[in-house]
Amino acid sequence: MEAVTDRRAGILRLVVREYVDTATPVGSKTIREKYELSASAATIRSEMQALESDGFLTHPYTSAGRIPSDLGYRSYVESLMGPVELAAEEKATIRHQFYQAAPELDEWAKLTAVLLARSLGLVAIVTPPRSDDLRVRRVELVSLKDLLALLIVVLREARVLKQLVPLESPADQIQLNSASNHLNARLVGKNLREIRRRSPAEGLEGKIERSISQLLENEAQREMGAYIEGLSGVLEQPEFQQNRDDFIDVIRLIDAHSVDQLMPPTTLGDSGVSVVIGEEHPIRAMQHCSVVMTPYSASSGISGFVGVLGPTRLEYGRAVARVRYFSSLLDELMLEIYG
Amino acid sequence: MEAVTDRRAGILRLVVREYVDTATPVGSKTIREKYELSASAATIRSEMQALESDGFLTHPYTSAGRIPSDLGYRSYVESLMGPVELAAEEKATIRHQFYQAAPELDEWAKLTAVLLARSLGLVAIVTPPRSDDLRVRRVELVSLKDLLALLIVVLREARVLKQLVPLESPADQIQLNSASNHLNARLVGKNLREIRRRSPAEGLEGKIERSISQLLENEAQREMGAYIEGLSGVLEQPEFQQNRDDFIDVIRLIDAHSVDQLMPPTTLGDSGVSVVIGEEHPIRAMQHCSVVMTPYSASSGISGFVGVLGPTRLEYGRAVARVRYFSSLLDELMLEIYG
DNA sequence: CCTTGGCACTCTCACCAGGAGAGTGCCAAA
DNA sequence: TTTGGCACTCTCCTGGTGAGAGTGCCAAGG
Repeated sequence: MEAVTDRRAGILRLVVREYVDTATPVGSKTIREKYELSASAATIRSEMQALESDGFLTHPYTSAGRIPSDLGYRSYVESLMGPVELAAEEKATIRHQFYQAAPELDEWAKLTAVLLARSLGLVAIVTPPRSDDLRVRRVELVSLKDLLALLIVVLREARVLKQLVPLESPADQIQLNSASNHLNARLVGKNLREIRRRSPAEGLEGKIERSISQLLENEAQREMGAYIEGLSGVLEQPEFQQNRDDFIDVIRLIDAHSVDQLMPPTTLGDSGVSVVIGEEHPIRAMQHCSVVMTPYSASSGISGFVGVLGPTRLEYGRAVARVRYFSSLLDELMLEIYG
Repeated sequence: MEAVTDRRAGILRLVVREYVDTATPVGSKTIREKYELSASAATIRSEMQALESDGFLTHPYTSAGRIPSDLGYRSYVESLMGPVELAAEEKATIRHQFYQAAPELDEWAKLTAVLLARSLGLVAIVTPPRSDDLRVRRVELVSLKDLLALLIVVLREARVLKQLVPLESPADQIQLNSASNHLNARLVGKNLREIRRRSPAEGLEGKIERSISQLLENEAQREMGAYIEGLSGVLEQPEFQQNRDDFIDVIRLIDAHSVDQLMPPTTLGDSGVSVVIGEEHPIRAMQHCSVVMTPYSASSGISGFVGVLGPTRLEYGRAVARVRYFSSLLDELMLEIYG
């Protein structure tokens, strides 16, 4: 029984690999010849039948080869794909590119998305680190015209927000500097609620303070900004070419930057990343896709995430390895900033 | 002869309108019945033949209806489509949405892209105002850790650049303030070359000054950042569905944010916007597409542009009207900032 | 000389049938 | 339990056919 189960699992593994590779339903003969199995085609067939009745494989029609079901992929990810790790050489190449890039949070997030998308041929989604609790780290004011200033607010997580502020009476840079000094003294370390609770300042500072509140509020309501790359890669997948209708809604979500629809909240798997396969996804439109994602954390309350998205037929091993490595790299870079 | 030419032009106009509307080759009978022409089908046919031999129409095959050629669209845009102007009501709606949005350059550019894409079902590309000559308006430093600062440089055009700066010796916010004061005194109004020409400062300020140079240099080399919206709309066009191969390279360009490939440098047409139709486009991959674009200028040397992109079969009238209105609106908003 | 009705012609597209091919399911024997 | 054999099923490709749409041309009429 043990041996049989092993062989059965081995066949499931091979079917997944072969199907991921070729995008064609895989038959008993193909698999036997390609992987030089000692068992005969008939044996493999009966194993496949068992795998199908257990729900791991499907049939597109009566007599085509087998295709892994979502459950089949799940089983592959959980126990069949084995440990995944990037080659040291590849890690070094990636790391090198980060040190080449401009040292800046958004830049790193963008680079992550670009490299992930390119190396996997999938859509990559990366958010810069973000906190739910928006706290002011510093306020700066830049004079643009007599009656117009640029307000810059740096948040705790080193994100930079900006907004134009029309002034009620003319103010030069000197006056703005004085105002920003006072505001920094009053507001640094505070969040929106704490700022609101204070007795309001008057005049120029009051005006600016109201703008800061507005800016924080806008930012809290805004969709999470994310770098999304690699759409063209997915458009070339045969899944998209054949079942355009199933994927057009996914493209719409990507186009609308609806990050929270694309990447569902999940628990992490053993490998440190979470994998959402097909119908496991809560959003209807996404149930032909799989998502491999993981958060990276800067420090408590400040985090972002790294993820890729593609058809359920994706290279889970390579995807998991890369997503995990990039997130650990970002963790490391964040540690230098926040640690 | 006059009358004949008028009729011929009228027929070209109708063929363009009908084809843009239906995406189906248009025949003599259809056009006659739909637009209640007094001429008979045979007459219209012979006019169409003339239009074809003059290069304004084409045949997909011997006996299908006519399709406008690039030259046909060109002629439509130049002289047949007539004056285009948005309804006052629509202008008001758009304007209202801008006043609702957060007052910020990037925000306006993004909103423009979203609204354009949505109202036309095309890909919209909008760049925030940018200058070729990067001049420092203000430098700010924010202390993140003992040995790490966030450098913020505000450019003349009110764009905000940022970069992390590792410090060689610990510095607190007080020291950073003093450094930024000195740097502002030295660098405000200068561009990269002028900063380089100065005798370099020493210590902390020197370090920051080198970072500023690097930041400006990176920024000068970087692809122009742009807001690109509405890809999903174009994917639903029949052109894309049928000739996937012709458009996959376009999607790749969009995906890579290659703005200067997508939007060729051109001269403005009479209507104040430039229209690039099919093979007029210098980039091979784009020759199945048309582009409607126009720059908006903030003040001398500072400008951005607004554009849309779609299959050659697009509603030139509506596109031109909207692109023009959005650019004038941005002009106006810019005037408040820079004027 | 332009316009028009008529008519043959061309080409696509949708539909259908038939055959090849791939792969299964089942059975009987080892 | 495994294996070879064999009938069966379903897709996909190919070719052929008919309907439909629209043209091109011509000859007659204004």
